[in-house]
Amino acid sequence: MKFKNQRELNIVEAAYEIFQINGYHNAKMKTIADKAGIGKGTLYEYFKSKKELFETSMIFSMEKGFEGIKEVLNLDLGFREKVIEYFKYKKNYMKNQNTIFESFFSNRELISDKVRDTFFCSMSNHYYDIMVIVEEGIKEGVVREDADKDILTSCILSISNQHLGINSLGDKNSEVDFEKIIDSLLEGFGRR
Amino acid sequence: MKFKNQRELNIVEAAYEIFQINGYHNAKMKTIADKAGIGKGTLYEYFKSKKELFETSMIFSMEKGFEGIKEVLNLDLGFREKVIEYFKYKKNYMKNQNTIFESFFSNRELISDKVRDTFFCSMSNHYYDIMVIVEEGIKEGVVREDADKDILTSCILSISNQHLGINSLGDKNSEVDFEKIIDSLLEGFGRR
Amino acid sequence: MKFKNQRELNIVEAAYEIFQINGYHNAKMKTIADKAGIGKGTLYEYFKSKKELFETSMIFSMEKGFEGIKEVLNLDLGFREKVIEYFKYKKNYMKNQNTIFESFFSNRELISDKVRDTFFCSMSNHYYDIMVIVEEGIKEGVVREDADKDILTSCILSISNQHLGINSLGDKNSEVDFEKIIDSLLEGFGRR
Amino acid sequence: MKFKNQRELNIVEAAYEIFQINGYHNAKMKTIADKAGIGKGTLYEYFKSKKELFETSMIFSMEKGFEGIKEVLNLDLGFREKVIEYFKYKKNYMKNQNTIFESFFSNRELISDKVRDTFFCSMSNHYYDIMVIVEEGIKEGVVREDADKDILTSCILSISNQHLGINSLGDKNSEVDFEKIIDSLLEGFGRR
DNA sequence: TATGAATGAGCATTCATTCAT
DNA sequence: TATGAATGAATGCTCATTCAT
Repeated sequence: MKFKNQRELNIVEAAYEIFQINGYHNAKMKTIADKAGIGKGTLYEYFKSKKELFETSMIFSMEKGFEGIKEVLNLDLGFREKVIEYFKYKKNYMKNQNTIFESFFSNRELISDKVRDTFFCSMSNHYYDIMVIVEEGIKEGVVREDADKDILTSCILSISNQHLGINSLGDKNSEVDFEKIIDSLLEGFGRR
Repeated sequence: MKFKNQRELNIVEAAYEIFQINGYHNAKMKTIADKAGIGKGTLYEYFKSKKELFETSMIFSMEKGFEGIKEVLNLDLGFREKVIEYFKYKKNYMKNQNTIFESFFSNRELISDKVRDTFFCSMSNHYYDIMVIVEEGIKEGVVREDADKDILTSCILSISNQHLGINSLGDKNSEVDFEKIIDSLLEGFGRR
Repeated sequence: MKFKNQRELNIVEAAYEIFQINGYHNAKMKTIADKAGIGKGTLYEYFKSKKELFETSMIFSMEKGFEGIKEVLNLDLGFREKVIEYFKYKKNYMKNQNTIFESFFSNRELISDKVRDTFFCSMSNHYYDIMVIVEEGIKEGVVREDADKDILTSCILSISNQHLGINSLGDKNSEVDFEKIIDSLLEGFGRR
Repeated sequence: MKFKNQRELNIVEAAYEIFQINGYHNAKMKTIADKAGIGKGTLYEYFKSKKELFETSMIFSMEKGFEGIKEVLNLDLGFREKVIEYFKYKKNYMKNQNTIFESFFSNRELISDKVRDTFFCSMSNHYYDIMVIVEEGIKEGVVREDADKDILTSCILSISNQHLGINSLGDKNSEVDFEKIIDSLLEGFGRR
């Protein structure tokens, strides 16, 4: 994501923060301007509408989120450890992202094609990132060669998302034993 | 959920539909009244505010959703088949529930304690419903006796929720091979 | 004032009480109906609108007020004592009448000719009632024969009204030495 | 009373006029905005609510009223003439002030502490202003030295207020012989 | 470029009144 | 006659957006 200048970045960061706290409809342009330390009118020099600013801050947030994930995925760790780190990252990152994401998805009319594309693109990359881990797991000899890579990837994604949105209403600080989860997945739940 | 009379039910159904389509903030009381075939003022004879109507329609929707699940869970099926049916139900049910649910969760200020309780209560029951399936699976001899029941339950829930919220943006009509998923979970992904 | 039946009287009394407490615009027909122990619709069997009910309760209240005054004026007392009693009555009566009276007068559009006439008629009678006291005072030899009866009457009225409306904002329980007032009026404030 | 700028003054004057004509509840923000020649939203840039605008226009009106009185009180006149001028001013000023004042006092819930204080402060000053005239009257030798100054002050106030509020319903254009009133007060109504 | 004063469309809510029972 | 469920006109207020400076 490219910004014309520092001020544009400031605005997006401010907007992101405000949208995250308040959701789309309860966030006021005035509040965002104040947070960014500029005048209300100036917002419109950079973004033609609240909607556009929202979209931009969404993309910004997504990219930031996925960047963090990239870092995790680049850690020099074995399959189990990497998946566990990934779970942890998702849990922590998403704790903060919920309001804005949900605001985003519960207001479909706010999503332009551009943002939708960016999102899908990111999500899709994300899916393949996980699959890379899975493949590393196979190479590493931890994951069976004939395991369905798509399904394992999808399971890891699903479980990592269990702290998102609706699923996330429960106690956000409850401990989850990620180790046991990944071990159970590897071992299987069925009788031999 | 009890309704004073048929009209109250009409209102809640209308509200539910409108909220589902538009989310909380874009739903107009006038639209709901029109949908219910009554005057705007009448809404306020039954619900003291938009917020309250929203909450009620949320509870209504949750109960309806969970009722459907109950039916699935009471089917006379083996473990695999029941889980598959459950996945299918969730996928179809949730396709329609997303907007309102997300509207709900992205507007925390709209959630009264009463509704939160109802929701948690339902969610919690739901968790145990799945666990009952898992236990049936154990009795049936399909699930290993020493498998971690909580984790399997949680995996089933997570995967069933993959069509919810943020996860659900992708192509909603894409086919998912639920059979393969449950088999993979049983068999495990790890090398023996 | 004549009432069709006991119920009509109940309604007017209830209305009077509610208007007195809340003023016209903050009084609700529902509240009045409740107070009267009847259904909201029934009010409209007796009065064709809120305005009409208000007017009627105004007339009722005025008549009640002037009746009390009549009683005072019929007491078997000398001039000084009667004026003092009159001051006291006005002070106490008006303490409770303000809201409704002001509501009345600050909403000229609410006053029909009928009510205005009733009021003027009462006020006018009232003026002459005071003048009767003044004349008694003259006969009694307490008031000078050549005193301007109109002016004395008017002074007594003005002073008795000092606890009304705008004048009444001050401490309503403050003691006023009515004796001294009437004596001062008799004696005059000017140097001989 | 200080105004941020000319526009604020315009608004208050417009509001004052509209409230005076219609009273609080029948005055519409749109009407006031139109009168002031501005948009409805602009009112809310200057006053956060109808109530606040009402209060401000009350204070404005009171101050204007009392300013006029000050002028009268500063005239270089003897006791009798000054009291007569004061009576005249009150009669004319109050002819226009009634609706808004009464609207004010018949809606106690509209009165904030700030306004109440302003009012009492003004009223209290006003009382002492009259008393100053009385004292001048004593010095001048027109009022007896041992006259009760409080009572005379209070009488002058009461009589000057006879054109306020409830008292004022009668024919506003009727002539009142203020000279005769003050002379009667000086001379006294009692038999020597 | 940056600003914030001005704007008005838009909406939740109230409540007097009606009318079918 | 008595009722109260139903109604919808009416209005205060919000806030994204504009535009003169």
